[in-house]
Amino acid sequence: MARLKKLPRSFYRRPTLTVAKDLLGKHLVRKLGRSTLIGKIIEVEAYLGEKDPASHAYRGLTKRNEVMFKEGGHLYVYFTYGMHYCCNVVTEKEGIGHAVLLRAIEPIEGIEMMWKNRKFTTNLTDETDYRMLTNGPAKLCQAFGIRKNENGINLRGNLIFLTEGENISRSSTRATTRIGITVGRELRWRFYIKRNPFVSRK
DNA sequence: TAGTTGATCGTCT
DNA sequence: GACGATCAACTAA
Repeated sequence: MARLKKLPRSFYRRPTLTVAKDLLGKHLVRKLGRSTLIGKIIEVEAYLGEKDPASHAYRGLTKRNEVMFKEGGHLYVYFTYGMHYCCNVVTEKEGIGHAVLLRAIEPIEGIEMMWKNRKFTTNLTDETDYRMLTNGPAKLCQAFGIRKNENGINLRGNLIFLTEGENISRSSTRATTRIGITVGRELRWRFYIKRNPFVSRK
């Protein structure tokens, strides 16, 4: 049952790039009404606050990014493009605006509910490309029912938390440049599990 | 397979 | 007033 153990506070209070790599393979657990949704983290991106021109926290504390400056182990949810939410795991100690964006997840439990949350109207068949469920940051937020309400949630609580999941060796992961940003393009702060079909892009 | 675009609104300039 | 840590639908080839 060790795999079900919640990650300790100390896990999040380490250097952000280390936490980002270690997040791969961990399980994201979301309690939603009577359902429990679980997914394995496949792909992440690190955003290093003041050191990182692409980070929301690059220019310091604002009302929007205040959760990023909390103590490691909180959830930072932001709204973008007028219609999408993305969620981040806050790292480091209080006062440091670092976070790790969750970009892709492999569904493990509660898959029916995830399809419902994604508002899929068409019938699911054997032909359905099941990867579209959670292979992007806004998709996984929608599937897990994470929205503005969940911004600032403590990951040591019982609503949303992370568990040990699977051990992923460093040799089976890969570091590349981040997706969808214009500044800080050259930094290789995106990490994913090699050969996993849920990786959002090549 | 690659490239383009519309949707839609909170946040910061 | 402009734009974005996105997605899905569409077009062209």
